[in-house]
Amino acid sequence: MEAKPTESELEILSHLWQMKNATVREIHEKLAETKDTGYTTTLKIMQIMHGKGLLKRDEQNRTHIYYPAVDEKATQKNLVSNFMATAFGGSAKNLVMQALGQGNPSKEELNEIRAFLDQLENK
Amino acid sequence: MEAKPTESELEILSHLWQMKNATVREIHEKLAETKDTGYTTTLKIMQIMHGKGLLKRDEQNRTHIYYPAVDEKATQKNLVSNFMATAFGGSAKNLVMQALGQGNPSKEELNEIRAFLDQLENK
DNA sequence: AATTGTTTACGATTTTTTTCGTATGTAATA
DNA sequence: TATTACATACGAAAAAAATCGTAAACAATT
Repeated sequence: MEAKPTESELEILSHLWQMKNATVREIHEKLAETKDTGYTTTLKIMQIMHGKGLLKRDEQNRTHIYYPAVDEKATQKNLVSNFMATAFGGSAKNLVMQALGQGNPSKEELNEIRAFLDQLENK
Repeated sequence: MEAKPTESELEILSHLWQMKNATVREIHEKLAETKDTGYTTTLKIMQIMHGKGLLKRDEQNRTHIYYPAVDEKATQKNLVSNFMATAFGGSAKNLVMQALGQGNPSKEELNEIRAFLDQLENK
């Protein structure tokens, strides 16, 4: 139940959550857009993640296919909770306002957040 | 301008932002509430932070007094931006909702956030 | 004055994370 | 078939972060 991925692992997880599943090469190519490390480095990290139970994989074919093994929301929840505590002294408000101030949320998203606020209040 | 504190450094910074200034011992006692490491470990980290320019200190007296040397908001901004990108695929909305869901924001805070949302929309 | 306690400095070790090189096997191609 | 390309496995090195032990200086206490 303890899902505490490292920075690099998180990057990979986040791509996998989005892509549902992928090969090492596919992930590596995504990573290559922003960083510059070798293919075996990506491979190694994914193997470690598999060992830790962060990823599952299908070994049927020579080229393995990887899947996230931890739930996106649950993992994010842990991360946010930790992040909020250490970087924002536990204040959700401050974290939220910082995030809103720079993520460029659309009108629709702002409305979704409003709805969420209302819902939070009525409970 | 690159303020990228490590996890431990962040914990210390966050206390210092809150306390304005403190001695190593004072910080160490705060940390002791949640973790269990020796005094010299705290000292060492703070010395490193001073070396990196993350902290300032007054060496007038034998017991040094430390201050944050990086701005709270600016640092948080960097952190959030990085965190949002790696853990939430860049979605402010998702991060915000996760944070709200578990942060227990008070009615007043919720209203502040609403005001902030309105303000965001009108610009 | 001697002992005890607190502080900084600093080197060294340990632990964690990231990175890469090389071996080996399999598939594709010339 | 021989060569080239791509995949995994795995050990090991490098880099980064965290931890601690000890020495030296000074303050406080007995």
